[in-house]
Amino acid sequence: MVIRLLLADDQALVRGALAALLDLERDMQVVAQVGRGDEVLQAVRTAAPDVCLLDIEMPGNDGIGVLEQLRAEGMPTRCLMVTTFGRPGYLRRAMDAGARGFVVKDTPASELAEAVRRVHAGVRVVDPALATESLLGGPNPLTDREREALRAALDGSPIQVIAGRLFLSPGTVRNYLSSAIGKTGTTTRVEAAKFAEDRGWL
Amino acid sequence: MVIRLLLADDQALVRGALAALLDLERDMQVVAQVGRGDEVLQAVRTAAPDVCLLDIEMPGNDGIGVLEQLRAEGMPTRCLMVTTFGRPGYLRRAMDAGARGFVVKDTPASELAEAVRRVHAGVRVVDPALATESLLGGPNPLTDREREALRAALDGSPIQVIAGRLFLSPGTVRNYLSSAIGKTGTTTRVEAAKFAEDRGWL
DNA sequence: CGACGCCCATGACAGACGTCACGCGCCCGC
DNA sequence: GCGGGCGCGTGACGTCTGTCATGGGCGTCG
Repeated sequence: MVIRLLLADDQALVRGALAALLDLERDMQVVAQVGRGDEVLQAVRTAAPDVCLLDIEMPGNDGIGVLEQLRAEGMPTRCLMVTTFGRPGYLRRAMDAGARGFVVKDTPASELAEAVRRVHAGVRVVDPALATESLLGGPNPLTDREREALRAALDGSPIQVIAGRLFLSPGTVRNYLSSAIGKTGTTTRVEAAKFAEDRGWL
Repeated sequence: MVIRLLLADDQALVRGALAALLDLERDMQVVAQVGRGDEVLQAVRTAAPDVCLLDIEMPGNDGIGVLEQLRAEGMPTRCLMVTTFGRPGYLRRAMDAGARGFVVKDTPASELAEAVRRVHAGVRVVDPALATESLLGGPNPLTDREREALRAALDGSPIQVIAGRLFLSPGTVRNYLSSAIGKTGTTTRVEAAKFAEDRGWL
């Protein structure tokens, strides 16, 4: 019995290459590929994959959102998250959202198929280096509003613009950002935003 | 006669997947893989590939720097640049540095092998959408110093820190950044830096 | 209930930031 | 030679930011 796979990654070249890699395995078959988060649900419905490989950073809907969507719809698919680099904060959020495994794009290609098999067998798979980093880094200390403010501050917009996007007073935004700057040990809102993003806190 | 390939990409999973994809082609063989820019030269020497696939964003040395290095050493290898997304500014710099082709990671996987064959045959390969975008976007209007300042401003550091990194007076840095903000039509240094980065001006 | 944390806001203040004008030196092209 | 662009710097100006104190409203937990 082959394992039916769905691949979700926004870069077509990477997606296709992963498909080639996994199709080489005798016990696997890629039955669907999508390039946007908001196309996953539909694809899962029609292709009925056993395991989904989800990139976390995708247009349309990020991997975490897709996970929640799939769970809300009661789909039996098991999901293995694939993401670029560390971002330990994503690990917890992905696991909380129902992910069955978590690997980074730095892992050797030869281990991916094995991770897929483990997830398919119901075993939870977590990149060990990432897991320790996650425990070491501690939990996300930011409040919801602070996270929103940081997300809006990532591109370097002036506070007034950020306030407009969040429908808040500029003073309030400054307070949130100031608090976030304090919690991250940085000195400007952009540094704080980058810091938080690196840890997957956003 | 098979085409001997070298792959350079910092993400092991992507690298391995691309290797799997290209090894499927009867007329190709991946003879070397590296994960850092500064390992390419050595690998080219020992493996003598016909064509190199170089990611532009890599630790150690970026793809453009690698190109210059290879040309300075007189290596006969032909290089096909692979990069994430638009960044039209990279196109010109890569071509000037001796690249024989340029594809983005959004192109379908099925076209990659053909691009490699074309490059190997001595034909220049450029993603057409990217080429028009490059012509439309016009040339890079920034001076060298402005580019340095923007690069140092990308992470949101205070001007004083940037000035320290560049061994310049804070006032001078402010002038460069102000000039760059004007040229990019933005309102803060971080916005200007992002804007320039998106266009591959850095 | 009272304490606490989060949300939202205001006001004040020092320092950082972006703009502008101006200066000097250098090199390159006309 | 001489203008003009670039590198580098200074000074001044007004605005934006980050910090802090303070307030009220709300939900939660002991």
